[in-house]
Amino acid sequence: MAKRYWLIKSEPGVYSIADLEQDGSSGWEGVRNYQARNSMRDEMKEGDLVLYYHSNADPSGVAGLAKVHGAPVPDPSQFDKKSEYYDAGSSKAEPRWMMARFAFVERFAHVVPLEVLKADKSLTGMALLQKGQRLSVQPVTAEHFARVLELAGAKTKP
DNA sequence: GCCAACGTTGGC
DNA sequence: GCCAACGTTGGC
Repeated sequence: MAKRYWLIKSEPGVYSIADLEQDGSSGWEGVRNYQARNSMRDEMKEGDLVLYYHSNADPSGVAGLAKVHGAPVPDPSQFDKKSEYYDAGSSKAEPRWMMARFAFVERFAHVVPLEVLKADKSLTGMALLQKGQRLSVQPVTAEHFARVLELAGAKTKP
């Protein structure tokens, strides 16, 4: 099976690449989109590399790299009545929301802004760049992934 | 802050 | 199953 690549979005005001660097690893709580959940639950494998995208940022763009850390686990916030992500329709026996966990890999020296990604011809077709797409967890092709690392001057190799 | 685009919900 | 209403995402 070929190695897979991903992109995850986070608002830096909520949880930035610097926060992940400080924490070392983190569970990706609060995703309530089925497509994103399915990617995390069924397709992400330990060690897969993940572009870390800052949304609603100045500038928005790819800020660093993470990797999938261990197997998916139930998102604890779905059982927490005080959480905004509480889901009364989920049970511990059959959790509805599974989350991936991510470990810090690298923080880029400079964010690669969305504008730069859009202007790069070799990134044509990348899901992130499609109009209106909002998916917070999405697959990235090996070619696009390698190109983003190149634009970032990343230390990590794909 | 605005608003286009999207996913989800619920009435029918 | 259709689709209007609503809430959210996220660029600008």
